[in-house]
Amino acid sequence: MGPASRRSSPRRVPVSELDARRERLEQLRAQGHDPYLITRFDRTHTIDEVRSAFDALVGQPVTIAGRVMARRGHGKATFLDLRDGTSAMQVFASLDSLGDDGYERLKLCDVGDLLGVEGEVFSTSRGEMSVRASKATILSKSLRPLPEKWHGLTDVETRFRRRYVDLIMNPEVRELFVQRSHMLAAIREMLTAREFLEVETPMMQVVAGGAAARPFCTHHRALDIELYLRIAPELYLKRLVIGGFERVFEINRNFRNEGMDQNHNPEFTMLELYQAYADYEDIMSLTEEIVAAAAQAVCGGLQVSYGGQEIDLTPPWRRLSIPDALRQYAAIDISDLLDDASAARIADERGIEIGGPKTAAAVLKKIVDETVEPQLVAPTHLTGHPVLISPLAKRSPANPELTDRFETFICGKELANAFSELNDPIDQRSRFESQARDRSAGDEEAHPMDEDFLEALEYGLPPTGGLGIGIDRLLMLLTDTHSIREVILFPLMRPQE
RNA sequence: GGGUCGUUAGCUCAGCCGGUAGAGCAGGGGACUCUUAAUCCCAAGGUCACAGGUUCGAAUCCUGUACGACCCA
Repeated sequence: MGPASRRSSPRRVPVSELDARRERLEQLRAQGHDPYLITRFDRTHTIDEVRSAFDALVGQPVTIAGRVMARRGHGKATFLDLRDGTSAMQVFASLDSLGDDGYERLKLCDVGDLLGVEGEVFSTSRGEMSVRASKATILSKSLRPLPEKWHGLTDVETRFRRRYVDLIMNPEVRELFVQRSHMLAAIREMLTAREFLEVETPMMQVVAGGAAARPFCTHHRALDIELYLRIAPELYLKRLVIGGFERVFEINRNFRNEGMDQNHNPEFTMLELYQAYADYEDIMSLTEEIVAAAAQAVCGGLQVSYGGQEIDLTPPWRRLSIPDALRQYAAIDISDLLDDASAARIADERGIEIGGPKTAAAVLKKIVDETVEPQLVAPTHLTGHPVLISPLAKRSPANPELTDRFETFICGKELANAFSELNDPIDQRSRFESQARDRSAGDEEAHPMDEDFLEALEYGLPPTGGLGIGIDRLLMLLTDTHSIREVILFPLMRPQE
């Protein structure tokens, strides 16, 4: 490989440093110590185990392994900082402790290499917990240098594009994803304890329904059909309730072909659950308990701080109906927003711009979006959504223009969406037809007709309550994180070049 | 979609009113057996995101493009 071809490689590293590391790899190989031939390594302790039992282990031999994060050479002695998945520990290696060959070989160890160390636990004269290496084995070579030890990796773009480096260099990033896992485990445990069954439903769907969003399209060769990546699992989960699974949930990815910002990634994780014989008020309590369980797992309590605001998640949460909210925050009477003509008039009066056609549904959504939602800082269930904007929700017995639905807002962000499920197949058909009209009027997010789902409904869906919670946003709330990309391991990035 | 800002060594950053590229860390050579941002000496490392333009001369000024961040819709 000549200089010209190196220059054209996508990530340019000075020839000297790459070469230096490759050269040391070659030396290891020449000496019969090819790190890439090693298949396993027996540790006696994780580093955290050594640290927490330190006093008892002093003078005892241990074997640990991890990534070399720093190296301080002193001629015939060398200090290394070794970090494994649990913690970090100083390793002291000297000519005396390793012998001539061993110490020579350690000189081939670069910062970033994976190293296995056998030795006695001891404390340095300055009191640093350490292991005096009697044997050190390079378990894998790092051919690329790690970012600088003091400032680390801070460039946001590089952090997301090379998340592995981010995870190596930034322990708090690592901790965030540990918390994510703990949160999901707590939610699963809680739902399983309540007899919910975890299921998986299609990611690739012929009709992308269950939400108002544009889907991603793909094509199946063998069947020669267009398929959509799902925007929601809702309609399949309801089929399962029809099939007799009375409590089901799914935690999985949804895909929405929309813009990206601090609250939206094209793929995101959603919890959806359905409980037969329950209504939206039962689901409201369940929502509070799920969020409380998640908060316990992540924060150890129900008081969280988000962007400097103190939030109390202790149930029960405030309820607010959309008609009341419109009156209170926008001075609008809901009855003026229930037909297209008067809704369009109000939109014009107030200078509210709508992307698509000015349907009553679009205007109402926009006004609630802009004037009501940002006000909802303390946990609030917003109720009383009009049928117009809730094509899958059951009508309120008290007012058939409204639905038994709620959306939960915390810190002005939508966290949950739930309702008593519409199980009247005749009403569902007319709702789909109405949506289809919006669709042909240009609303690309309107719900598509789904004959297969209607047929399923005709077999009889029990009265059922359903819920969706955005998992990424929940984690953001609980960890005071303000970009969804921070809580997704590999957020979508535009490819370089 | 609109606006603002950013892009200089592997990483973190300087670079003034336009005069031809700097530091620290990492890497290379040397010294050093208790350091922990180890220290000391020496040498090396650059398509200044990309493409145009203005100019005797551009990292610097202008235009466009790419990528990213933030704000707005």
